[in-house]
Amino acid sequence: MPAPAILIVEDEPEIRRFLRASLAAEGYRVVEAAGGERGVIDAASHKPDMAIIDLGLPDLDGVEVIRRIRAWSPMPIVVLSARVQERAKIDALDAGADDYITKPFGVGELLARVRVALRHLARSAQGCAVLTLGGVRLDLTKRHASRGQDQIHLTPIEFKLLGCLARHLGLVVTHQHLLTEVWGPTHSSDTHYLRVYMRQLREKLEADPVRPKHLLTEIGVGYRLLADED
Amino acid sequence: MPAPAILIVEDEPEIRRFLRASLAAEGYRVVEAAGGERGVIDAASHKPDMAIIDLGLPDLDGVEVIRRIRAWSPMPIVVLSARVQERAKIDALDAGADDYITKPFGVGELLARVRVALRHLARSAQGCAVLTLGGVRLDLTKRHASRGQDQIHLTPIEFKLLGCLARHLGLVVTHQHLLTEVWGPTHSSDTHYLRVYMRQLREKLEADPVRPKHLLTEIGVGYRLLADED
DNA sequence: CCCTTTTTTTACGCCGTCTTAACGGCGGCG
DNA sequence: CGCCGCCGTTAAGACGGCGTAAAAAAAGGG
Repeated sequence: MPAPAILIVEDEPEIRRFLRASLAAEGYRVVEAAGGERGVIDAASHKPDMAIIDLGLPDLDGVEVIRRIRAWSPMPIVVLSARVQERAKIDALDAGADDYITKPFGVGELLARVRVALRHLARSAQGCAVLTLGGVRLDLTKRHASRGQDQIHLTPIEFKLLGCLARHLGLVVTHQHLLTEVWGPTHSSDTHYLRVYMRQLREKLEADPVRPKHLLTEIGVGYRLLADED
Repeated sequence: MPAPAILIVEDEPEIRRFLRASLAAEGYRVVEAAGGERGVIDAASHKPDMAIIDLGLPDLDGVEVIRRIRAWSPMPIVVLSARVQERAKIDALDAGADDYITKPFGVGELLARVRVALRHLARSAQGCAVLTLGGVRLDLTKRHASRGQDQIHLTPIEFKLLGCLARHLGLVVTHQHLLTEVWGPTHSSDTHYLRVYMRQLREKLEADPVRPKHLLTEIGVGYRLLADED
């Protein structure tokens, strides 16, 4: 799973840029659509992992956009809207939206609700979290790794590390981020833990542990996980 | 499926009655808990389909309630709160809540968000009742196990454990999940129970109990049940 | 009330995992 | 050239989780 792709359907350029910047800063890939018609098309063509949709669109009602996407896709949909009336919220949610945020909103809350949406996605699409590294098949949800028939045993910490890297596939994950995620904030500077475990993971996953092709070092910053291309 | 059961965790009796009435009017079954501790216990004992939790509880922080439930159950959790600060929302959502509604709220919106939560739930239900492990045939609904002609006797707790593992066939089930499901949330750290019963189950089900092929240990995490392939 | 089955409790030894420390290579920089 | 920071590599010891057995307590059934 590469970095999740999020579709933004929003007509006001200013808010669109703001959303794009906020999401991109978190490492998400972003697709933008300025109108409702465009949004439905982009949802179909780009196949994003989820969508953030403004209700107040000029060309096509937001609820209609939701219906058209829901007709063929169960992707998480978060609605943004200036309308605070209860009727609007109910209509949008019953049309198939998964969340409804009223403007003005905080970036932190938006990002938190995006994380919730992606969490739902991850659980409904079990097995979508399998990726291949060289000859190695890796299924994070099933906690299962194998090279052909032989299965590879990974310890709890090894799984946590791989999971953290896989959630930001292709992106650099800092030492501190990995350490706080796995060992807690108290060990956020014990980088030697990482050196030991990265070595072990390479031994188990890489064809040539000395010249890793998937578990890469970013000197002075952190590590990065690269999967095979299709 | 019968009418969905919803757990309400709310300390103020007035709001609690109001929620109960609103939900009951829609045909939902309702379970009430006046405090956080009580809420965690009722979540485990009544096994509701989802929970509505107030953050401002006197005895236990709402976020802590969420964490304890999330430790073993993926049930949808909707948070109600008077706190409008963004920090509170982010903390609750990241702790595992699926939605966050600020007071005062409209009944219509609450019900709409409940429908969203139940919609999510509906998409993650599965379970085949009869499965085979090696030479052993296992029927969870009939509570019946047999190896060829000889039938194998299993005790109530052994069935509960197997059922819990079978519902997540192929996936890891954590110690905590198994313990809260079978013994309740008060014994969520008595992992020695599991060791004893897994041993017994292996003795009864596995061809070679010392080298189990179906009832597998995930060290430091939990256990996993593997059925035969077709 | 007694016997059987089931559950809970306790104890112990083994083995995998984590932690910790030490050493060597590589590259940058003064 | 020598120092220093960062990383990889290895190995050994500490620690905790796990399996195993068996006895004590509780529950169930006649």
